[in-house]
Amino acid sequence: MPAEIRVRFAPSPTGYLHVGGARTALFNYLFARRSGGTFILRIEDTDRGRFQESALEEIYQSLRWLGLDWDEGPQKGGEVGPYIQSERLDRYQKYADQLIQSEHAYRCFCTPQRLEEVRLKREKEKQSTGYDRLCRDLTPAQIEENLAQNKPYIVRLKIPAGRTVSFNDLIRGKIDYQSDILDDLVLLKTDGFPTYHLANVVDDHAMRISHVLRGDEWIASTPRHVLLYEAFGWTPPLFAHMPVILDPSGGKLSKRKGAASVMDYKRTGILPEALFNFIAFLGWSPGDEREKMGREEMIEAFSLENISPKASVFDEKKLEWMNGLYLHDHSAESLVRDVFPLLKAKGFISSEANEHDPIVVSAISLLKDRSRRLTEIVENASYFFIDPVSYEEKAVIKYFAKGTKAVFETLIDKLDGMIEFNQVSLDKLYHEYSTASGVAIGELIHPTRLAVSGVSFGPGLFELMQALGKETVFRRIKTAISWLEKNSATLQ
RNA sequence: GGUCCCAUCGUCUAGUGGUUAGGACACAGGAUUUUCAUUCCUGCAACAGGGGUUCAAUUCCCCUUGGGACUACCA
Repeated sequence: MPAEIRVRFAPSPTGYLHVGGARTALFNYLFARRSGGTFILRIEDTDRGRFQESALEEIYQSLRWLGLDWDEGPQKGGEVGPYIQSERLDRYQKYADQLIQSEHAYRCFCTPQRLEEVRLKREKEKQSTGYDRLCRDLTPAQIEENLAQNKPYIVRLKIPAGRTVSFNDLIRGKIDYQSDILDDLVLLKTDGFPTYHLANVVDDHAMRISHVLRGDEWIASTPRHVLLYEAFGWTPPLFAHMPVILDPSGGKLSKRKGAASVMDYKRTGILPEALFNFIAFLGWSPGDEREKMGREEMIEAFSLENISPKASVFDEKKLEWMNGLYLHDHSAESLVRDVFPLLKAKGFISSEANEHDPIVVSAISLLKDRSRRLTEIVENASYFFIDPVSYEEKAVIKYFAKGTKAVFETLIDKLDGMIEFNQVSLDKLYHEYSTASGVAIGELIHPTRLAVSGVSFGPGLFELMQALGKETVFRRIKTAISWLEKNSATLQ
């Protein structure tokens, strides 16, 4: 184990941060925190064609939302910066030159057209594809001539022949590649920008990265990286490749099939600590039977050895279950900030209303324990703010009968006589009325709920009535009375 | 096509050379509850197949099958 643990998450700002990337970041974070190491964020924006400013913003936002704060990186600084590769271009150029000098790399003047032809020809001949190394043996004179003509060129690494290149993947064990099937990878592009491979190796070395924890799509590139380290005379870091996260049909997670980005989950009412917990358990487990684990507990328990090499499927049902657990832990007050804007967007709340309106807290507090997402709270919250405009059809059949009107009229009288309109006294009143009249308590409660909320399910009736207040309850029961009058013919 | 990776309930996973293969989600049933939800109980359900090695393999090895990644002047 290297003396100093330094890891990095190195996303490319070409799109939103998806959950796979988030989990890689998370494992880097946990590993760093567990070992007292340093977690670095580095932006790999060497593909200026696919760069998106908004993607960069979203990456920062997603990481922050999940609480994956980096120790060194953009917006934070650090002694081995800058941490954005486009701000480090001169270095890559310099190192490429160094490799040409030491004859570990060479200039390739082949045109994209020729490369394409080579590829097609090799494919047809069922050979392994790859560059045919035409420019590898150019004489100094030929190179001079091409340079003099200002021919565009790229820089390629000379892959040595007949070598077995191996590296030890921390979660898969030893992996071997024969160097003969590796092609001479591009280090520097025509535009002077480095490829991922060069920039990555140069920066990991410059930033003294001890462990590279990245997605397993990089496994096949790793032997080339090892050779690159060798060409520079550097010791490679330790590697660990994370398995992919799949959607339930076994394919890649995508926006089309549902949520894929971290922000999608935020938008659909998932709590950051729930996503954090859930994602960590995709490919990792503490080795015992714990499922719900907070950040600190997870840091305590984390180890690379417990990461499975197997791809896992993202099960949203389980995420929702877990989110429900975290929702339960939260106080209503702590959820107001996130829920209030959603209530406003639904039109339940007028624009001048403020977050501290007690009905908002009441609604959240009564709904959160029966919801799995913040959005579910909001979907069921309408009657806290707006009188029901209709009654749930099935519930009408079940709970509104010919005699209901009379019951409501009596109730109204009794309610009116109440000194304190709260949960306890309401409970008492209903039970006393039930006993006195011989009407089953359910025959009182269910119709009242329907009158007051418009639906047959929800929080306990008396807490709901207290939250709504006497005035609103009265108004709604009266509305129900006239509705019953009007529709008496259809009632059983 | 080539190279590499992977394989325990539908899903996330624990686990061991000898276990009734454990837990969780989901699903089904039941109990509690004024409804819904929660909670509790019960049930359903897995070692991909074939060869080895071994007294004994789900576990170790090989093959097959299936899935995936890479095979760009993208990362």
